[in-house]
Amino acid sequence: MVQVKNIKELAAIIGISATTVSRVLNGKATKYRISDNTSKKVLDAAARFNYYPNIFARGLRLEKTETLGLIVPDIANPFFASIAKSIEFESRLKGYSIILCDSMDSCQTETILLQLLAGRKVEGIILAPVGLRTDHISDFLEKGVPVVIIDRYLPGIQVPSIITDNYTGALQAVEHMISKGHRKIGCIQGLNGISLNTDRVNGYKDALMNHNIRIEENLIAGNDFGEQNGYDQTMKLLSLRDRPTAILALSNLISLGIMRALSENGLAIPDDISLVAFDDQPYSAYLASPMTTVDQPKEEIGKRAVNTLLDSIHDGDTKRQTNIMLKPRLIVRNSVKDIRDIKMGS
Amino acid sequence: MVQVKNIKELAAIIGISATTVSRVLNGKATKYRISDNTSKKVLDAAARFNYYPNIFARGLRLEKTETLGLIVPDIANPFFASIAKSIEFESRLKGYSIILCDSMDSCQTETILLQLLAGRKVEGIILAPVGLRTDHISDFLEKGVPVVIIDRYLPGIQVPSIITDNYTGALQAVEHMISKGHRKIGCIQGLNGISLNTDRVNGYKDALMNHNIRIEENLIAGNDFGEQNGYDQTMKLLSLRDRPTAILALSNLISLGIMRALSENGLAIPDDISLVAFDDQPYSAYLASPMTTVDQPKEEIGKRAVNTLLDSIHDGDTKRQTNIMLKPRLIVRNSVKDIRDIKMGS
DNA sequence: CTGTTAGCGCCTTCAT
DNA sequence: ATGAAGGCGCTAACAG
Repeated sequence: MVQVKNIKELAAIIGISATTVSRVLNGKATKYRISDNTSKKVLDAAARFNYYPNIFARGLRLEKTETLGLIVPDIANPFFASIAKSIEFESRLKGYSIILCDSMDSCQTETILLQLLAGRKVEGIILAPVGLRTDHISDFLEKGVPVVIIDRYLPGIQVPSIITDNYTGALQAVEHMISKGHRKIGCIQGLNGISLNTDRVNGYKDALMNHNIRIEENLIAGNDFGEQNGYDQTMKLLSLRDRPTAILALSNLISLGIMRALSENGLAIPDDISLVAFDDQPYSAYLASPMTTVDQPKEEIGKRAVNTLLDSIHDGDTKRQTNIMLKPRLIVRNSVKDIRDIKMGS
Repeated sequence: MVQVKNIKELAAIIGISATTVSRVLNGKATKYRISDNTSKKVLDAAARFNYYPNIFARGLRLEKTETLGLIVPDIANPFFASIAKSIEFESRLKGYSIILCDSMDSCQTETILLQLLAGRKVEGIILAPVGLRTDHISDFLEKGVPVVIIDRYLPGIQVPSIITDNYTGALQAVEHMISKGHRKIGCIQGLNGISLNTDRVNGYKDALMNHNIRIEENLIAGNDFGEQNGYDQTMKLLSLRDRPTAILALSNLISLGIMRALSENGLAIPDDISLVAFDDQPYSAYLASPMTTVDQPKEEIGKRAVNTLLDSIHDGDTKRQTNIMLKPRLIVRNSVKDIRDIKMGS
């Protein structure tokens, strides 16, 4: 395979200047009124000699890298993996590549990664943030690198975000449980204090309130999106003298922990206890009993994130505040038991 | 936050030449016998003024980009997502970033992606290949960009690969089923003709042969690693007058399809039919019955892939042939029924 | 319609 | 122990 290494070489082969070659290759032939003949010769030669522009020379010159950064807390989490897939696809469509970074649920790593990506001159960053601190993010925004936040909403920070309507998702989930006769519903939550979690808890509470069910604070437990927290809190809920008949899991990892705890206690879903979890997964349908879930529009989140980011990049407006809220979808399967005709009580 | 934009600016601030600054920043202070005093001043100023070298200027000059490409068939598949996580982590440790590409199970996309990454001047590529064709890969190798293949072995191509010992994995899985009394065991396979699949099928066959069980070709079915194939082939196996008592699924997606088909037919695992699947997943333990799986050392695969690639990069030896084969692990749970004391027959 | 020139920020050779 | 100069490959400004 013949391969020419730069524009000069190519130009020499055709016998014209590098400038003209550059112009044709950048689609500026008409603008500079280059003859069709010359144009054609350039295009042919470029194809024949496998010419590809050196991206570094171009990046240096134009300060455009056609690269985006993506930071997620855990790429092995299918939720983020699906979003990453969508982001990669949409970016490629638009001529961008993505540098993938995994912050490993560490705020410190996240900070380093942000710097690293800026150093690599990405044109923008899509960030699924971790933890409670946000000052490193607002600091970073000062640099002028456009950022789009996904999965979360960062109050008080001027930055676009793409989120799911978590409030409505939780509301619908709990409404569903209530409609099946449940009144004592536990809620195992993730990291307290972040919008994602707060919104879901509020949805949970409002659903109860809408049906005049008293909110019991000891039924709202936990402080981490991980599996272990799901396990621990379930154990705690089960030890209550007046057990909940249903549990809302605020993440899919939490639901895994719940299932582990339940199974260790010889309890079956939905016969002994009902469950609805956030984040649908490919396997959700194949569990002991197919799980009712709150599905987030992962593909749409990725697509919107890329397009919003590209918009900020092209506007040069780093601080625009577009918040896009996407609708979740309650997928009803078989993890909530209908207990309407059963006497209440333990 | 003060930020200096290039080496020249920084040099001007200190009042020395850019050359000296560059030397200090590249750790060549001793080599050029630069005074400790000057060295210190440079380091301090660089930190104070947040100097980061422009990666494009450096890439242009050094032809080193500290970037690796990763191409996977489907990043939303937890198997590849886990490997990606490991690759990202290991790369970062070594000072490399990774550009993530999803070939969407398309050989054509894979070819394009290979070109794209070469155009982006990645120093090397980790590729989980798709499909049966390999000529685009051998063509690509001519370019001199180091490549490491994961998940598969490409016979006849001079390229390092990191794979799991699929033969042994399948062998152990089937030995396990046989030890529980199964003799009529179906095997739903993925894409025929690729090493990954062939090795697993051979392991399956040899396990049967070791126990003098006749190999029935109609029990070995399918030609795709996807969920639908798992479903279709299960339907076919179930329609056999002499049904298998157990099935080996050659991918986790296939096992999802199997579960769907089984559930539609009102069949339970392991009571009505037993199942072992390749690729352990976080949820495997929480299924209707916890699934026995053949787990691949995903973290190790990623780590080895990065280090092998880095070795080829530093050697400048594109065509070395290191094939690393890692041991799988059979995780025994509860999806294989013990039928030893039961009369054989349908 | 096409070419010449200069410079993006960096590192290395050569010079001192 | 430090600097000056040149060039990596590209494109935009300027010049015809």
